[in-house]
Amino acid sequence: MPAALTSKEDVIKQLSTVFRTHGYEGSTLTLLSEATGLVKASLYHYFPKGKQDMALAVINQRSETFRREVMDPINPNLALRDQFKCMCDNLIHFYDQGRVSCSLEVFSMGQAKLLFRDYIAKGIENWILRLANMLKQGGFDEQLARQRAIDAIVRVEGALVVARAAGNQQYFIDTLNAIPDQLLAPPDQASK
Amino acid sequence: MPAALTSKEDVIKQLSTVFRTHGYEGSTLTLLSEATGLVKASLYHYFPKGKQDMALAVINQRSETFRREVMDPINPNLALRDQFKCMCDNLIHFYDQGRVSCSLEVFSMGQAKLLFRDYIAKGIENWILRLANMLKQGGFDEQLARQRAIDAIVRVEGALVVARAAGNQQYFIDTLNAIPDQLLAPPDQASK
DNA sequence: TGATTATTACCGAACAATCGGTATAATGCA
DNA sequence: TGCATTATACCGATTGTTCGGTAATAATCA
Repeated sequence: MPAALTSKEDVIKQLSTVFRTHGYEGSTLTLLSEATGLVKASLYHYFPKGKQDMALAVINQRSETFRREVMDPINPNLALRDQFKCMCDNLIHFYDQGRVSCSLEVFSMGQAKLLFRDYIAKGIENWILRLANMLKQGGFDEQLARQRAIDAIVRVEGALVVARAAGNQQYFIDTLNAIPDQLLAPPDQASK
Repeated sequence: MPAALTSKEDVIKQLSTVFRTHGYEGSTLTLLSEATGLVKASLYHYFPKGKQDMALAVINQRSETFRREVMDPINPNLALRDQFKCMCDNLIHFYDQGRVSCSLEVFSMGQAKLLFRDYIAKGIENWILRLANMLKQGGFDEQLARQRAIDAIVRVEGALVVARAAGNQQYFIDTLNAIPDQLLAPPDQASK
């Protein structure tokens, strides 16, 4: 067989950028074709079910990249604060300094929501669980750990939206740099 | 003329729901027509430039509704915490308990971003300024006020995304209920 | 080794359906 | 009547998708 001009992994990465920039419905095959350098028929060779398959491939690749480039490199022997610092640095890179949106955001809208609901929900819940686990390991009780984990992820997703809407990536970077301290703030004594 | 079955304001409200659920590109004229009960020709009678006009009307109506139903009802004589509590309650209603997304999120993606960039950016910055102003009024210094305002808005937008992605509105409601205390937390002494 | 056969990567052209948008005549109220 | 509204029919362009086919490599076998 002829050697592939671009690895499938790279093709998916380019698709990912288009989907995360234009959304599922906004990503036309023309756009996807231009981004990959593959003509429409060629895309159907790699993704027989078309757009739906492409989106699914993106979801899976993002999930794997998230694990490999964001969570796995965290050294569990470091102080917890340094672990969180590492995660946030990795996240800033994972989201291209806030230039491109999160696939979990993009694929939970419109038609895509119907198609990929389960994958997206699992992706979010998994992230929450992993982060909450780090906090529990650090001595936080179960409930507070989960609460803080959700809060941090809410911030990440919100920072992406605000940065994009305001047209200023600094909102994203500043928000992420503040996350480690917020995760580790002493529990509120006077919590009503 | 035949009495309008629905006021223009109501029509825009229905358009708003479609756009915020399906995104700009995902909102086809068929969908918009079904939601309003108006046939395409009628939509073009009210919105001569078509989809673009409809989206702009939605942006303006949301901005006005935000002012009228979220910010204006806040009684400036109340304690600051109660003012924030009021704002968050209003926000929960403004976003239908987290069922529908924020127009600032939706219209900052894909093709819509090119069309409405300025309106969206202004919308976000305006919100930040108004909230920061409330905090300054409450004795926070300029920089911290702005920082906290951004943080709160990041949370609101993030909570909408996470709730939608996880398919659980409770994430939105819980996050919003936690905002007043976070806005008013004592400044971090040991901030490096 | 060299010829043959699969297997695979990729593409041109066309498909029906739907897209956003328009023209025009009919409708119904003032 | 005059005018705002809607119904119907239609437009060209683009949508996602399919099919038939080409060319290059790998595997097989003589």
